Amino acid sequence: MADIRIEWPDPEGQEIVERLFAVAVALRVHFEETAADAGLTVPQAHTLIHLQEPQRMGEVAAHLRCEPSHVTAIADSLERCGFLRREPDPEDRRAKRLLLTSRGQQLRDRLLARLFERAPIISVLEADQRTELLSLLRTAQSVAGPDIRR
Amino acid sequence: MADIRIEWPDPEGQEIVERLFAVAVALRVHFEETAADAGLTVPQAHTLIHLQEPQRMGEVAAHLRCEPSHVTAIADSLERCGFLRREPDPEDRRAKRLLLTSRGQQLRDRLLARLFERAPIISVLEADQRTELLSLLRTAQSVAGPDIRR
DNA sequence: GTGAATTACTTCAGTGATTGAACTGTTTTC
DNA sequence: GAAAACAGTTCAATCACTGAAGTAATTCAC
Repeated sequence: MADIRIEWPDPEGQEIVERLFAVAVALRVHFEETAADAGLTVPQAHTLIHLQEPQRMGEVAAHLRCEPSHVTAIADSLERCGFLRREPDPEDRRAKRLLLTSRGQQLRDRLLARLFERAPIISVLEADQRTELLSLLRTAQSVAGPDIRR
Repeated sequence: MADIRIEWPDPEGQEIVERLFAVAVALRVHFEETAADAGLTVPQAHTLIHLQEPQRMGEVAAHLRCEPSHVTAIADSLERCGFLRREPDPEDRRAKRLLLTSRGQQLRDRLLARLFERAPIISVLEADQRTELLSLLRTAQSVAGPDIRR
């Protein structure tokens, strides 16, 4: 998205959005690579990361912004690999909760460690710049709230 | 990515990365919605936006990080809709360049305008905070350079 | 409390983005 | 001037994802 350039009343806002898009692309690529290194597809990795606590499948579908039937397929594959298992939800016998096995926990930890370790962008900043950036991000996200889904 | 939490020596860095991921997700959703509103798929919209200048198909494939054969399909669809046309590259008769028709230009402009207009996050910030954010983004991206691809 | 409507997940067929291999024509190399 | 590399296309296959129909459990209404 280097070559956007249109006439626009707010060039500063435009550059911020452009640069944030660049951040978004870099992070997405970083996520894809990290997932692929772990032998996972992107939605598999998202699911694994989301399962710090056991979650109902419908909840996972909402988080991933996909159809419940797709979560069935993702859960099937991760269960076949031994990273999670289904358990009936004690509160609603229609529902099933997904929970990580110890292998799944390990993989999740490794995935997150790499995600943070090698995350692009912030490594360049000085300590006070990082603090300032964090403060701005908190402010910016305090209203809409971080869009956490997917 | 709300529920990440692992033990990690750098909680500030972790929160920054978490929040940047949240920004990335929000912008991706924003992009998908904007493309869909224009009747385009995500790769179609990326291609259109990338074609400020005529580009060779191989170059577009590199930009989109996909196989050349996929660019053929995308170009076919956008050409069928009348948004671009192929022209032989004057420098290499094997290659073809994609260039926007005037309808394509119009759609590209509309797309970019909406992308900037409705971009989430920055609307909350005060003027001096925006300036500070831009400065930090410039610094952070000056080394690795903005990862512009895709 | 019993039946109707709703909900959680699954199954399965279909769609659409994407890849990889085989092919045509063009350029480069030596 | 032949061989190798390259740009794009075609086509078959793959994979993520959706939508509809089905099963079982829950909730709602009366």
